[in-house]
Amino acid sequence: MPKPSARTGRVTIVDVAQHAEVSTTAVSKVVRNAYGASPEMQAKVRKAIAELGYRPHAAARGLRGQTYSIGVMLPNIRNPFFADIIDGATEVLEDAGYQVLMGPGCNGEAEEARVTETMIDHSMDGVILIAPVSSRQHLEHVARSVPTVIVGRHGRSSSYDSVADDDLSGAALVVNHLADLGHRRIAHIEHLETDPDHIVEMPNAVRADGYRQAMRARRLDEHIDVASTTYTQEGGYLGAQQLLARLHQPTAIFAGADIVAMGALEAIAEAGLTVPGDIAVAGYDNTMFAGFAPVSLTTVDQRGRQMGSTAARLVLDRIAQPRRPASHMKLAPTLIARRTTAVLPH
Amino acid sequence: MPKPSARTGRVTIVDVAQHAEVSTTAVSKVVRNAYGASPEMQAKVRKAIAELGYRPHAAARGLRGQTYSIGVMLPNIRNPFFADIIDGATEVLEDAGYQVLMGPGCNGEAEEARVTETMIDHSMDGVILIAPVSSRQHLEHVARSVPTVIVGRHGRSSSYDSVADDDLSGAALVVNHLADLGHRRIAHIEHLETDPDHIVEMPNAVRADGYRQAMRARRLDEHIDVASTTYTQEGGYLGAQQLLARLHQPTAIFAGADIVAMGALEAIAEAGLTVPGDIAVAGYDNTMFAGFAPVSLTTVDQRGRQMGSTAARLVLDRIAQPRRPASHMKLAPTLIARRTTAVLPH
DNA sequence: GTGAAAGCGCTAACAT
DNA sequence: ATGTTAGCGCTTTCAC
Repeated sequence: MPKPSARTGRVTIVDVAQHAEVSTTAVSKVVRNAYGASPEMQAKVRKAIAELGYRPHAAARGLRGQTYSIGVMLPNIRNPFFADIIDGATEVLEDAGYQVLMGPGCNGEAEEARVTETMIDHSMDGVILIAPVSSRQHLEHVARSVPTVIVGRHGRSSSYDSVADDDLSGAALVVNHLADLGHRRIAHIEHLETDPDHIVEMPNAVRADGYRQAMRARRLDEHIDVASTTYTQEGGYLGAQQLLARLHQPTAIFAGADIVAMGALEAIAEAGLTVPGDIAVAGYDNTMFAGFAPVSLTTVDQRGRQMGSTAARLVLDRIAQPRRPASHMKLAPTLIARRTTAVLPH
Repeated sequence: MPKPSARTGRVTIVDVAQHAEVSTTAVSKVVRNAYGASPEMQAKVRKAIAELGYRPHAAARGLRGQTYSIGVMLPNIRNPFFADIIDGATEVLEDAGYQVLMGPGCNGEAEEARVTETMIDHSMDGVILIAPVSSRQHLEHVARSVPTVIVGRHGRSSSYDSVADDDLSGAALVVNHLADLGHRRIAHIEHLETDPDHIVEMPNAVRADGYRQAMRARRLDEHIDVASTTYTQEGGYLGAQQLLARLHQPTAIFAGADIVAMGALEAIAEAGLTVPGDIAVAGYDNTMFAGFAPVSLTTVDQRGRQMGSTAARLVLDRIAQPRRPASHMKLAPTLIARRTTAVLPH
């Protein structure tokens, strides 16, 4: 007959200890698989835990030791690419016995700061920050309080680990694909970046750079043509409008993200042009909707799942060895060719 | 010169108290805006807090009082409709001084249980569960431990509040829209449901029911035609294949969710039919991609933002008054007519 | 290998 | 209005 502590109704370590007729220390050790508990002890305690339905209270744990939970921050719930990262990370973390909690989508440094602080306040054992826009300074501040992994950003720091897509190669994949199809006037829609840190570190900036490099490598220097807007549907719409108004209209548009490509397709349709007959379009991210039949968008796959699982392993690693040197992973993307860049049967 | 407590490096309430030369109780009261602190006291304490950069430790708070944080569980990060709910909820909660943490997307009762337990273990002051599939029993168990609001499910319970879309009307909006366009053979793709609780409570079941009722109301009883699959892209694909193989092919398909409609469009394209010329298609949820130019899917908008903000207000309400009677809100959906059901210029 | 006791940061109950 | 104290549930010394 379970007799949980009166106040909250929650079964505590004390209840388990009494039920199993051992000390609370013993219970704590068994729960944590710590050294110093004989097999009989383990059996007794586990039996009591099962009978009472005991669960460790994460908040209480956080006051002394670990909470066995990891916080994941993501910039935008709407981008399904991030969901892949989450899936990959969650799988590894839960298998390792960690709980996962996510911050609500946030855009802007202020919101990111709030979310990271929330995670620290909840005594998370580690945090995974996906595509953060905060300053390096803030990221390093976070990394000083808690093991931190940054996903999808190129800056390297000795205080945190990172996992990023090789956006430079990814952009080249697109340019080469389009050039191989015979396109020469290949334009790009980029997310305008002014912050000097971001120009070096953010994926969008690296993609734009990769576009330029690849164009030059294909001797298409003179056809380099970039519209600077934002990585949003509207940004794609406006960017494509700009490009279509050029004296020499491009025959292909490389949008820096799938969502940008969706806006571009809208502008192209409004202009009465067909895809890929009049103009080819490619995106980046291989988001879910890129594969939908009416969309069928050529894009670049970043292996989000793998990015997530890698990030999870890195954060667990660093929890185990807080002072090991930082490691920075770069994952190779692949091209997914679909109808928006197909050679049309004429 | 701040002198944070040695061990963790974190500024604690004790540091603030010493710096301001008051008791820790005083600091606690000021932080919580509790009764019993003179204006001068408040000023002194706030000054010290600002100077030291103090932040309350949520985990420690959880051991005694409130953590000022709310957990939000959502079934699937990929469905952008849920993002609207989150936005609505987060805005209200953060304005009220609450932190928001979300569980990672989960499908299935086991994962939902894990997420809800995690939230309880972290001493969340309340939880918002979006479209849970767990048994009533589990939901009531959760509601017994923590103030709970269920979003997007029709069952009413005295132990938790709820906010739901009026799926019955939503389905009728679609059927009437299609019937008004002249369609008679309007078929439906539903998510097969066998659990008796779910048949009454889940939105998909209510939509299927609404479809049948609306068809009867329009005297189209004999044209009622349902394919039972799942609410996934693949389910839509298979469902549409079934429907297209009928002796009397439908002229319109009402898919129970936008993602289902995407699968249906794929099957229709493969069959060499055009939309809306040969067959009209409508979805439900007004997800982001429904509005994309190449998709342009007619659908039903559930006012996700409003659902979220309502849920947030309900949970705050219940935290303030734990024993007030449960309230159950139902929000009216609206039809968004787009190209997939348009009357074609012939 | 085992347990007693201190204490993490905070709040509630109880003085004053 | 203010301060003192006990204790939330757990982990971590440090005895034995």
